[in-house]
Amino acid sequence: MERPRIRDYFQQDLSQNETITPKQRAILQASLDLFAEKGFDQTSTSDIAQRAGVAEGTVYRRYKTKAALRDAILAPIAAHIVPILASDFSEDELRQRYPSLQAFVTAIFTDRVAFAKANVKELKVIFEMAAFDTERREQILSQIAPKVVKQMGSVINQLKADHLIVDWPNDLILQSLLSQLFGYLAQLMLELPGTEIEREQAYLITVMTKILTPGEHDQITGQ
Amino acid sequence: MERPRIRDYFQQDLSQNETITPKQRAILQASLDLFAEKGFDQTSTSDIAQRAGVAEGTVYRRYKTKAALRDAILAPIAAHIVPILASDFSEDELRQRYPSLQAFVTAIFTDRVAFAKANVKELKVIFEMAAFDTERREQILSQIAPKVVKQMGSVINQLKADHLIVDWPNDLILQSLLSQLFGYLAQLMLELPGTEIEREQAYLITVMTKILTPGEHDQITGQ
DNA sequence: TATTAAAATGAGTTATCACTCACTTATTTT
DNA sequence: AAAATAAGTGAGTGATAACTCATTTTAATA
Repeated sequence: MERPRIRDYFQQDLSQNETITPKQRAILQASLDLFAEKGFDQTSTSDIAQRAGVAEGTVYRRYKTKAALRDAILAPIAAHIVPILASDFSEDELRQRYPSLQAFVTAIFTDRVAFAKANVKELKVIFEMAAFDTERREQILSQIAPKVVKQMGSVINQLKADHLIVDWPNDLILQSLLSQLFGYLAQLMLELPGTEIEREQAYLITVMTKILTPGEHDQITGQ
Repeated sequence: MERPRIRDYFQQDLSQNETITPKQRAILQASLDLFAEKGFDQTSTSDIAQRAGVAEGTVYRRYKTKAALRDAILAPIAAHIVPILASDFSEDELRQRYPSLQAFVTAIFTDRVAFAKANVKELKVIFEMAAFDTERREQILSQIAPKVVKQMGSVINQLKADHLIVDWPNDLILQSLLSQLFGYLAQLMLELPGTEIEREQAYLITVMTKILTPGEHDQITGQ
């Protein structure tokens, strides 16, 4: 069975959004670009109007506030990020699709990296919000985190049963995987100089596989 | 060895040029706290004055603009974070101090984590700036990155010569180490729920050691 | 204690920005 | 084509925030 490509989800969303006028789309695009370039607070609604080539009043036609405009941009991401992060793996499929640890890691991450690459700007806006909006951060996390832990947990447990993965607590495994993933994403978002993204990506899979491969020195140090 | 706090540095810095008054110190402290709590843009100068227990005019007595106030906080961070991140390891000490990979990882790591813990607020302010001020980000990076690459590189090369570390390009090794480090720091800064910091820390060293331990499957996949 | 200089004050100024609304232009319906 | 509805406009408004300055308070010095 073919899993739908992640990047397709999002493309759909922007275009299928009912009868959205060209000017309204221009406003969304300009907002996203500016929020990602300068940050939400540093972007004025007149900036947006100017970049989109519309009058300032037009910005407020569909979105009552500037915050509502930001949320309209984030909504499709929030809606899709959950199924993407916590893709549902049926127990049956596991053995067939992920006979080796490397196959598992590769499958998981090509998906997520593709999604991230297609939505770099949106992710920047999300991270900016998450950094200082404590309430919403906790709200979003409380929705996403349990699902990720549960879904990924079941895969990890399966691999553990087959002794294909290191025997560490699942939350610790997830943390190190996510650290590597976010480290890679940071490079994308910050456009750090001197990075060859393709090379990094291949490396990422190697490192993650290595982290997860069971071995002899896997006891956690410290008391 | 005790790691100093950045706060001490900037108080030092200030007391060098003339005596700093208690109120001016209160303003700096309040600014730092508020910038870390709410972000720079979301903090008004009247907020700062109120928190510091002074009149708003007093804020502008020493610092001509709000941006200058932020820079007065960032300057000592930028000035002192370099030698700390890129602590100089003398070639002689290397073999004695880091006879094993784990000794290296542990040393590097406890050092920097302790530093980070003592300066969480300052780090938050720096990261906010780094996120959207492209110019200054590149400026700071161009100063720090080469030093880190050079200093850490010499240690890594030493370990490579002794076959104590995996034979990957140094920049890729650093990337995975920094990813793990920053993943851990994110937990500190964002106060993510359900994390037992001590446990994470012990785990981190284990993971990093595992990543870096040379093995058989260390070829980087993909072309 | 008297004099002088620096520090602090807070009411006031200016500028910006999010947002509104009476009106015009475009599109759809009859 | 006329009427009705929706989309778009831009000058205008109130609020807020950065910043100023004439005056007062505190500290230093003679």
